[in-house]
Amino acid sequence: MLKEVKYLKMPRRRKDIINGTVSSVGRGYPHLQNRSIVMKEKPQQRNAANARERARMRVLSRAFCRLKTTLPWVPADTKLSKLDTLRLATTYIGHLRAVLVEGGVGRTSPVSSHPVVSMSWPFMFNKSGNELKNSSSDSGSDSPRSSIDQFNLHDCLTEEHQTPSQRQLSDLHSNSQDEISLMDSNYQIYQQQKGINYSNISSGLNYCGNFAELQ
DNA sequence: TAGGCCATCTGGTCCT
DNA sequence: AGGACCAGATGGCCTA
Repeated sequence: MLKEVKYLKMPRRRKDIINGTVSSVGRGYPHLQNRSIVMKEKPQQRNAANARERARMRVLSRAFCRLKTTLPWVPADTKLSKLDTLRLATTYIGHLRAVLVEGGVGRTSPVSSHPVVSMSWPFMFNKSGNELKNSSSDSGSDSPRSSIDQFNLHDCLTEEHQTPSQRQLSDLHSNSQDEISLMDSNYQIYQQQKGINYSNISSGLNYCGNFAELQ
């Protein structure tokens, strides 16, 4: 999130309009380098189109941001690229589908349904600290750049990597609770630890109704 | 310093 | 005609 704020404040390339022409130097028009072009559009029209494009891309970025915060287990200030967000959302959907089709953890464990890959669902815990991590608590300097740096649930459920709260979750897991309930419980513990209130799995499933808000 | 990620600008294309 | 959408290109920032 901090990164996104920085980007908003970051100075971007400015338009070089000299005597009604546009310098193409430094922009994406190598075929127009070292010469000026006469604008087909009036500057006012071009500026308006640019503004619309910026607004459109902001909507797209907000949609990515909302998608990221909709994913349970992903703190809102986690640094995820757009590509990572799409990958996580995709694997999360696949995970939910597997849970629905196969009927919960009693018949399909996270281990079997989720091969240990760097960008798989669920993921949550940071490898370095072996504990639940919120990048807002580390001043943003040492937060993982992306989920690539993080464990998935399978990693978390192995004894050697467990914090007390994770062992508690492991107990829940061994009791063959429904997987969604397990993850909800895990997430509630995380919320209690951090004093925050992110959406849980169940509410995450409601994100479809939020697309209208993206505008 | 290289590579990744992002915002921005721009012209082309499609749609209303 | 005007707006939405898209892809290519570029520079800035950040991290390993």
